[in-house]
Amino acid sequence: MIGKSASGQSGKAAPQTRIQRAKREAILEAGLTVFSEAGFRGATLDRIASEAGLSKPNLLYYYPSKEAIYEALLRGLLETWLDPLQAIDPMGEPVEELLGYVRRKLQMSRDFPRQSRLFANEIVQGAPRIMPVLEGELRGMVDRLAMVIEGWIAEGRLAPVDPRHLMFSVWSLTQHYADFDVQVRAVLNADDPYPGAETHLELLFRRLLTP
Amino acid sequence: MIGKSASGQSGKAAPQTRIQRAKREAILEAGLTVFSEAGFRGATLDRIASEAGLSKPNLLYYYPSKEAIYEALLRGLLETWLDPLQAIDPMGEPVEELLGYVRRKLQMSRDFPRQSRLFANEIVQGAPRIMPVLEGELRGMVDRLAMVIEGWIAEGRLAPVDPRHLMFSVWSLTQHYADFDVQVRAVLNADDPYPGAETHLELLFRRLLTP
DNA sequence: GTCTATACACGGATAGAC
DNA sequence: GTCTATCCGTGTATAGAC
Repeated sequence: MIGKSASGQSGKAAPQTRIQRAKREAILEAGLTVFSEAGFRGATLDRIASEAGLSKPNLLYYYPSKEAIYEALLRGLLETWLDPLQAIDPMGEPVEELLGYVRRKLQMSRDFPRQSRLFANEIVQGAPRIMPVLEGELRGMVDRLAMVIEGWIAEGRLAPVDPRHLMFSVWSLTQHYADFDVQVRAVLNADDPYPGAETHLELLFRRLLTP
Repeated sequence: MIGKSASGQSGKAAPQTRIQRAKREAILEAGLTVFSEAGFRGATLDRIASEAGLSKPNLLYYYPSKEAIYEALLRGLLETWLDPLQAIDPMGEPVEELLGYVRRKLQMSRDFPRQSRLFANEIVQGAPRIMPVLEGELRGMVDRLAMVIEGWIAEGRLAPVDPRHLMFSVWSLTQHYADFDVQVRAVLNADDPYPGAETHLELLFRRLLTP
């Protein structure tokens, strides 16, 4: 299970030299690549090890199991992932605050597509490991934001929308460009879909949200 | 590879009794369930066989390999999947035609969530088997539709939008409710997200598309 | 056509030398 | 800490009896 302890370091608080930290980092980096491409079951320790430049047993010296690497990745993911949501300012101008959120989220798809796909893989397959976080932290954050949005609507500073479905729209539209990347590129027959995407999403949300 | 031959029956044109058809059908049905939940590698013949009420060797009598079942499913998927796109009428009223497409697509997410997730799994992991279809048929259909949409915009019957990114928006918004189902339910803490989704998407696209 | 038994490869994890 | 060798479970696929 995920999200129970704050530090991901197994509690032992071992001294941790720089070189150890570096190798653990390399493993997570490799794991991110492999897990995001193949999903949990599709990934192999062989590939992760070779990608990280380590032998398989050596990799298992740093992380005790495949599961452990995967869970460490999910844990790390959640912080950066939920961050942009926190950055929405209830005191700001509603439409601009939400558009800023959309922009940050789209940028994350461009800059961290592997993280997005890792998350997508986990959810599509039923979120076997990350479900508690969805029902706990995520729902809590969305509930809080929903109240803010409803306040904005009541004040007439935002067009009336269902706040939670609005969130789903932001997530799906932005993450689509990372998760369905190959399809997007195949259809567009172009290299970088993001300039077009940014313009399109700005237009879409401005039209939806402007009172 | 997918989409080369029209019939999925391996060319032998064997007589095919009703009972054989029924078993092949049961296998595909079971395969859809298992592959959509676990992805290609995560699925096992054991689970598919037991789900279909067959022994494993018996299953392999009807389909020669795991790959064969998977490819048969992808092939079958594409027809129903691209169908709603074909149903858009260039002679109809633009906003209503596109809203109809959105509605049909959302209904497919509700009625065939396993198909949606099967497709999502395939694409997220780089579309190793279905890429040719994306670059061929899908791109072709989107290109044709894009011209229709551009015509509508030129006539002032539709607000100016990038036609291809509009398609991405329809796909991501509607399929999100099938693919990220567990997340949607976790956040909403409710059972059936679809009534809310339909209202929301109708509002969203009407606002976006009305000139 | 359908079963039991089994071959065989792959992958996660461990043992133990260095 | 890092390696080589290896164990062993799981999973695809086949052999061969019925």
